[in-house]
Amino acid sequence: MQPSLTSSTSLATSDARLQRRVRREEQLIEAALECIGTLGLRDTTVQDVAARAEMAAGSISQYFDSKEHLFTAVLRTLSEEFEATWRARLPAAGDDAAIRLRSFVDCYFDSSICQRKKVAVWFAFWGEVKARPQYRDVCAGYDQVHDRMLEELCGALDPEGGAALDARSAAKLIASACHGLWLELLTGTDGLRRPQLAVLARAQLAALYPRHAAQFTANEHGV
Amino acid sequence: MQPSLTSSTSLATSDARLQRRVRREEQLIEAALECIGTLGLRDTTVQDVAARAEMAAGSISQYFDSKEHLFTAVLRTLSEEFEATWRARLPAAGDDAAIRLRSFVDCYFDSSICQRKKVAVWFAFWGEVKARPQYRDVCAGYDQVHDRMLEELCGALDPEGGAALDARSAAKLIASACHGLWLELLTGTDGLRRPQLAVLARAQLAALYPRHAAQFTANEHGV
Amino acid sequence: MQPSLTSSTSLATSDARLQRRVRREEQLIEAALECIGTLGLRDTTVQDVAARAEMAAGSISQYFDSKEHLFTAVLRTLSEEFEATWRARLPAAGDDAAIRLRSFVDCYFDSSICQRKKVAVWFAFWGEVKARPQYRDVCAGYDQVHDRMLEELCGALDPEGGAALDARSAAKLIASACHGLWLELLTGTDGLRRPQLAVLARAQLAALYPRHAAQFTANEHGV
Amino acid sequence: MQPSLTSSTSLATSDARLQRRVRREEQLIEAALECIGTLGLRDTTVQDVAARAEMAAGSISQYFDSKEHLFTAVLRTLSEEFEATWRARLPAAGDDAAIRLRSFVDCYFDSSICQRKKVAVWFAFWGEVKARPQYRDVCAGYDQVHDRMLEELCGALDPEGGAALDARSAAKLIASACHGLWLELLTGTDGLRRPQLAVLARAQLAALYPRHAAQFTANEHGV
DNA sequence: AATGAATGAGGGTTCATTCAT
DNA sequence: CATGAATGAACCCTCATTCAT
Repeated sequence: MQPSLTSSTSLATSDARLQRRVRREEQLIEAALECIGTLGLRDTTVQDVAARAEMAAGSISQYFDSKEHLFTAVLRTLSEEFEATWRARLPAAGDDAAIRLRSFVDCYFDSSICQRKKVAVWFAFWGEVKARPQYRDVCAGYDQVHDRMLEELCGALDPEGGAALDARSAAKLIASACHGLWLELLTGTDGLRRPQLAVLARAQLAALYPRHAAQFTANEHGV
Repeated sequence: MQPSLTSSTSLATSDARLQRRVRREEQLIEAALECIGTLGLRDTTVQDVAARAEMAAGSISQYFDSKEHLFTAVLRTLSEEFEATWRARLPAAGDDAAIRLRSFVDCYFDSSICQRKKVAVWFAFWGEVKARPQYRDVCAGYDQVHDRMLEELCGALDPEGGAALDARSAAKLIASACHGLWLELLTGTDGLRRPQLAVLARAQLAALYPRHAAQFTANEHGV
Repeated sequence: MQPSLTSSTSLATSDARLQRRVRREEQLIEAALECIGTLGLRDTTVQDVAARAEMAAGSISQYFDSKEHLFTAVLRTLSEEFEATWRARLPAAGDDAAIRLRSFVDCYFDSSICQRKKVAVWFAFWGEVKARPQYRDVCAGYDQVHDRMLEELCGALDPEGGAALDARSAAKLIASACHGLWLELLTGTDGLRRPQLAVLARAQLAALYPRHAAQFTANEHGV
Repeated sequence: MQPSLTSSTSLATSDARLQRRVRREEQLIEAALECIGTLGLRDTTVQDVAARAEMAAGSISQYFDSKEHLFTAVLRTLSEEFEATWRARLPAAGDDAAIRLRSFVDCYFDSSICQRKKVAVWFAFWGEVKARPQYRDVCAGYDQVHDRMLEELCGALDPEGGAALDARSAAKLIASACHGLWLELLTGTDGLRRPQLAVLARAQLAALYPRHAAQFTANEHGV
């Protein structure tokens, strides 16, 4: 609107600069995600990332101080994306507790989440989490919120008819099964892909909550 | 005049050498396992491994050609150890199909298998499996045998009363849950340790096979 | 409004960079030449070269990809220098065929060419040429031009009075004698140095072309 | 003759041992020659040599103290072989001075001497002679004898009719031409092989001594 | 005497980071 | 602010030598 001011108004300038900065940071994070997913954490160099982001290698230090900081930013972005996904889905799931749980679990197998490359990145970080506790620190908060929500969703269901587990255990088993199913994308040789994994995840719910089985396996919403 | 002696001498020599070689290879594999479990795949150097094995760095190239070959040997050793564990356990499990399945699953949480360090190594390899397909190749055979056995064990049970899954799906869900539960050792913040994970794994079995629940959760044999 | 300026700025920048690059490459080549001439091809390390060039060791990989590529660049530089020398000399030699030939041969014993260190580098490469054909590939083009020119110069002379050789044979003998005389600088123990070698080379011309002997041995221009 | 004594008589024993030792040393020298001729000095490892000699790597240290000592032994062997060749040839050359000189020069192009691989070894050593003076030390004695003999042979001829060089210069030119002609085997691209090189070398003699040209180029004895 | 397993110093190369432009 | 040239530490690997067998 006032292009003439842009160069002189510090507020407008800093705003534009901030936006540019954010955009470039996102470019780098996205590029790093691609590289890690393709080359692995070990073989991803700053040159690789910069090349894919079509930026200079030095920019990584400029924006993230170090390669390691960029990597944690990637992990944070992944965590945020997952959380944003289920936060966005739950309201649309309505009031039925079973449907809500199913919606939550379906997020693991959403086409935006459950990609071989992205899953590879998750496992790349998990594979280093013992050696680099900072990766765990990044996830801890997200995990806690995730677990609490999953537990709450489980608590709203009727556990009778099967193993009759407490909500906490059920939640842990569900999350574990989902993570384990992701692994199929990386190591599996029997061709299990996203849709089949989703079916299995829903079966997990049905096994834990047989009384709600019908709602879990109904295919009204797809994955 | 005693050719049998002469030849046995030379044989004994080569035998001793072979044994020594095998012993030293094992030392290196063991040391590498420790290093990977502690430092991660990225930060494990040949110097680290050699130092822990109290050998010279050059020995790694001598025995395994390259660091990468040593790493795949580590993965192979892990895979073999796990297979050996369940192969050893099953015969002692008797004829009851449920007890057999429980014994199989318990292997995941055996004290020799389910160590934080060892699980970290598993995930370290899984985290690189997309970038380095050789890791997958190493596991493929073991995985196949594992999956077939688990499926067979599931097929011997009565699936009714819960989700009534086919053996293949149930097997996949069980394995996934176990892998996912391992992840708790690496990222979990709520103090789940080996015994609790085993309980959850048995609960998984109970959920899938409610008719056999009593046998899964009976604690007669411990983990 | 002055696009020519804008583009010239960017051009100037890239020009400066290119010039800097060329200058640094030359530094490395020069340093490598010194090292090879002193330490030999076997014992010249990238550290040696970098130290002499007052640069970092990594720069060698940066500019030449590998030590071996730097070495071939050294050989190419040597070849170019020699060719440039005789190309510069011939025009000044006038029209007399004998004087022209003498000028050409004198290049072998020019003070800028016929240095013990430089000759050592030539022989270092020749000594590896069977094991590393790339060294031969580097020289092949220069050699061909050299041989053709020498043959042409010989062809312009009167071969009668001595062995009456065809131009091709004479050219080959002349070049061989020059190369062989260089070897004196490396292995000779009887103190033959550059000026004496030049005299011998001229004697070679006189022997092959006795009719022009006077012009070969006249010392009007020195060496 | 007295096999029973062999084991007890120290003299006989040491004799057999010495012979064995000499034989094995020769094996190593021969193998080293082959390796240097094929791989070059830089890339010839003790493993390579030992493998070709079908001996253990440690034997090189045992017999020659170090790889470098083995290499100098190779050079000494080469030098000795060449000297032995012309020493054997001269007596058969008769009394004619020109024939004697021709015989001497022909040695350079004898089929046992003028092999591409062997010439490559010569140049490999010459290429390192500045960096490793011990190579020069090895040759010095042989060179001196060679030069003296060549000079003597030249001195017996009539230099008139061409360049009329003194014997010393002529000798130096002849040796240089021969060495330079050898280089053709390594770098030449115009297919000059041993026979053609010999013809050129004889032409060199004819050029220096036109009065004896007929005897140099007569092909009665072949090369 | 002969072997070849073991060593470890030293090599070339890679790459995260810095900083002048 | 963005670049990428320059650095040099650290990596893996090679290989001459040693020495127990």
